[in-house]
Amino acid sequence: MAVSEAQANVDSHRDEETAELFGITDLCREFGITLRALRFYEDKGLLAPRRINGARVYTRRDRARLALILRAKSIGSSLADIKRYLDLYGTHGEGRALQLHYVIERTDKEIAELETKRAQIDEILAELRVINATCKKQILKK
Amino acid sequence: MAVSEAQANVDSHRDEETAELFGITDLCREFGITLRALRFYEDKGLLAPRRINGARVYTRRDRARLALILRAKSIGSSLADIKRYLDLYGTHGEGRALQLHYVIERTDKEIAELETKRAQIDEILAELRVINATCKKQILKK
DNA sequence: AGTCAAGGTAACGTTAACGTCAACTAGATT
DNA sequence: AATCTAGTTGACGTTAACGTTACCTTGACT
Repeated sequence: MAVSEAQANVDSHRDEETAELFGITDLCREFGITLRALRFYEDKGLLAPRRINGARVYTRRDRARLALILRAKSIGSSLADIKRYLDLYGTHGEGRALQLHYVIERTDKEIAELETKRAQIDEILAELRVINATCKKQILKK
Repeated sequence: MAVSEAQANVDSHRDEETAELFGITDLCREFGITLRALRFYEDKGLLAPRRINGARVYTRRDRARLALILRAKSIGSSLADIKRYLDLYGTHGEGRALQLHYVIERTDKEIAELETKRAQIDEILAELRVINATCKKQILKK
């Protein structure tokens, strides 16, 4: 085996090991948020990345959680709400019977809330579209 | 004409005059917000009720605006965003040609943003429904 | 005339979600 | 060894959106 081949093997091995791990700056760049924000989410218990030498190391799952957090934020959920939602998410699967009922109850509520939110958006959308259409007609008239 | 009839006429007359007007406490009760909040919205230029003897008097239109404000708030819009949106709404109809194009541009953007927000909600809803369904199946298994 | 509820302004307090700054540290580089 | 680079933890500052308190005014009722 040539030296270059061996080196290639080592490289791909390292890739496989690290491909699923991210540094804090990686995630921040990817999602367009600041370091401070990510650490803040951790303080609030929304994320708990592993530490290596004190430094935060995020897995693919952490990354997915972050995506969830940002999505929820963008639709107006508070960090506190998001935490409750994520706690729910974590409980899922490892829960006992009592917890199952609790999870169902909570998800039912969250689903209901989100559905009304969706409805609100639809109403506002309808109004905006009317304004938009009326303006366009005004212009065509001339 | 009997006295009672005359009185009834006076009453109905007053009703017609005032039925469309609301005091600050009326609106606050109806929408479940505080006096402070309503005055705050006014400070921010979101509302501009008439004053009678210094006291705020809201018309049906003011009431509708308030409804819009609260709806927009519930889906995560900031008061600043809402103001821009309402300014848009006010311009509608009384605008010049240049303003028409501006309004169309703005509404297009707002519509696009709301549509992505809606999509976000749908995604989260889907995930929650999966969790919910899985839990219910778990319970049925036993 | 007295009181009382509803309304007003003014000013300070509070919570959420970060921004900013300072001071430190573990590795990599020169 | 010295410096540079990412990363760390506090601690304090900031903005938005009100809450709270204090203190005055006014119209309505007894």
